[in-house]
Amino acid sequence: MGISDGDDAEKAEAPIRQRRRAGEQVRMTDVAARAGVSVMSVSRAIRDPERVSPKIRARVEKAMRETGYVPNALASSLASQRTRIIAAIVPFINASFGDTIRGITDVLHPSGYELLIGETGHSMQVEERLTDAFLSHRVDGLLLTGHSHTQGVRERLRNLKVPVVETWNLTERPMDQIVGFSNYEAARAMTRYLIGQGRRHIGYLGGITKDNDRATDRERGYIDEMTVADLPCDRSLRSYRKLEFRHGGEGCEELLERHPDIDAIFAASDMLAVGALFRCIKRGIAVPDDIAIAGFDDSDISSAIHPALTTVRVPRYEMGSRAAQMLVQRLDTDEETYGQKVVDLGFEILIRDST
Amino acid sequence: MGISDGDDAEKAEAPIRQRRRAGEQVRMTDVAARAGVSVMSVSRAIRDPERVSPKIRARVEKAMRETGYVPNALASSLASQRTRIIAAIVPFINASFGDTIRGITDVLHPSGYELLIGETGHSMQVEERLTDAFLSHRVDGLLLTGHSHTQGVRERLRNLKVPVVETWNLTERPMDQIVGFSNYEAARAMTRYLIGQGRRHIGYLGGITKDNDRATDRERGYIDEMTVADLPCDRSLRSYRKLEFRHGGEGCEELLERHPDIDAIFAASDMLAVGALFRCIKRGIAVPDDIAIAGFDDSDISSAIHPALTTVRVPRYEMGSRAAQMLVQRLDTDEETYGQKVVDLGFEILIRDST
DNA sequence: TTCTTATCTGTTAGCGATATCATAAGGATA
DNA sequence: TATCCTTATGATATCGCTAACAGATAAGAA
Repeated sequence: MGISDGDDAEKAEAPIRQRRRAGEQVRMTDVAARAGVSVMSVSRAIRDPERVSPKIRARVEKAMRETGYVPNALASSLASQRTRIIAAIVPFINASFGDTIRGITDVLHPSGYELLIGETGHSMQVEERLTDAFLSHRVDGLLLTGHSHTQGVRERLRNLKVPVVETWNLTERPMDQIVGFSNYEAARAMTRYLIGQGRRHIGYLGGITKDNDRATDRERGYIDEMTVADLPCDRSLRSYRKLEFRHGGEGCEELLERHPDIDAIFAASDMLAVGALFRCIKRGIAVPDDIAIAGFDDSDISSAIHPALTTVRVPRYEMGSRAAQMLVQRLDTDEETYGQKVVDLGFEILIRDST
Repeated sequence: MGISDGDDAEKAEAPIRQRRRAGEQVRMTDVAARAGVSVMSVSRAIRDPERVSPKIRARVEKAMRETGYVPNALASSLASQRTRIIAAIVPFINASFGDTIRGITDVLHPSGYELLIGETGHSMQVEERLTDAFLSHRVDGLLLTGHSHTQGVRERLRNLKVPVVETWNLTERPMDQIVGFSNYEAARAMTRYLIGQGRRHIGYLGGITKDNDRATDRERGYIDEMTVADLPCDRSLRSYRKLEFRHGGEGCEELLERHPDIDAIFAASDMLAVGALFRCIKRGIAVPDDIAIAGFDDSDISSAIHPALTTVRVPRYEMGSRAAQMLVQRLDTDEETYGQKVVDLGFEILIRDST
């Protein structure tokens, strides 16, 4: 007793092909039959209830409930040429990008879009793989982190004309649109502040710069500002680490070993800063008296610790929500009228007790 | 010069319907035409290269490269009745669940599956909305956090027969399969340990229990163990907070105010524990001499701080990878042979300096 | 050489929705 | 009552791909 109900008679002639059908999946046709209307009426009743009469609407709703109908988004997308799915690619799924993702979904969900998330682990190669996968799924738009991408990614996105919004940094020549803040200027500003405080031997503790334009720009900011102030900032004053507490401590040790006379550490991430700060405390180094420590990101912990961490507040949530808004606006309005190509959301230096 | 190449003549008769086609999307038909083979050969060359002759494979690959073909996963999924997409629903996108998600993708990607992530913000209502959306996209499997779900979710998943693996907790009657650890037993074990250390006035600092079986079970574990030891654990000894550092400090204050004689705090999250610990230090309360503090999760920071935090190590990554493995195994083997319904990955009490 | 059997390749009919056009049903106007 | 317009509903042809089957080709056995 296979799966052979639900069809009329009159097929005695040649039922040659018999194709498997998923379980007992209820289709729109079934709902239509039950409601005694055409499939188009069901389709309309679902997508745009205003366009069908109340009578039909009621019958369709009843039929849907009775059959437990679950619309098939695949079929819908294939026919309509839009998936109502946006993909976001982030380097890491952590609290920081979690905020950005929240900003994205808070905008996307009310607009009826779903979010597909990809994690690169800071590898452009992985980013390319993810991009391909997402494009294959015909996402309506793409949110990327940063502005450095492989040639392959650039080409494919250009060819397929998928709207793209880059985030978490700025550049004058975005692939399409970009919304973020200047990592470079923020790093310069913080370095300038430390110098203004009278610090002269400032070490830099940053993320690994490979495949990471944010880390690169922050380091550039530090170097340029130090150079302008005619202070040393050679390679020995810089340590690159993965963004975890543990490595903050190790990086701190490394800098102290190479430069015992260091009087400040600018960490381009709060994780590293906090790790370094704890290590200093453990070693009996007074913060900020002996060494000033500044972070970057204003993550949750930076204000909870003692001494509270001086850091850079960045618009984590807003970058997500704004980027999503820009995308939705372009997708939901017919015209290709999009506003600025580059949106600068700014940053803020938060001076607390560690400097 | 529209989109009119690639078709033969002989259609002079009645080209009535002219339907919009996405941009200049290259279809498999186009690749096939260019390679001089049938679409099925292209399809096979892509999905299962072994099944076509090297000659055809080469020609197809060349044609794909030349046309910049990007397979349409929607059409493929619709036709094949499988999407090769797994959805995971987590309460929050943070470092903790980030580890679990990493475990999931590390298994999924090599097997050719993509991951769709949903965030509930600890709301079962949102979980239901997400489930509907994912089901609509016909995901091949679903990974849920915890074992408490709305009736609606249970019904729909049962009806649609989608493989489901719950995680991050245990229950004897999972919806389908479950892999995790016993939050209840872990909390009991930690409470027992604190009591064994001679602590008598143990406060509990936990997550908000609404819609959260993990938080509920941890609290139960604390209460049951305290009760067995005949120690007080009434409502005034318990504080519920969102899992952020800040709230750990506030919860700590609350407990201290109500019970100045408290000699230990069991925080059911490292965030709360660290927040409480910092607050104690700031107020000059010695940890662990005056008050012992224990956490839960073994998050990164717990070993970086001073004093290092006693906590419960939970298999964050493994829960993800194992759950994904179970799903993939069921999906990729024809038979419905799945192993255990309940997989206990255990936990570990890590005794450090804060107790 | 002829007949099997195994291996490749091609043809065709859906998968479950939506876009488009056609038709029917009312309402307003003359 | 007839005519025109607006609005609601229905019929049908895709969307781009894969399953199922058929046909062709090659290789081995008799």
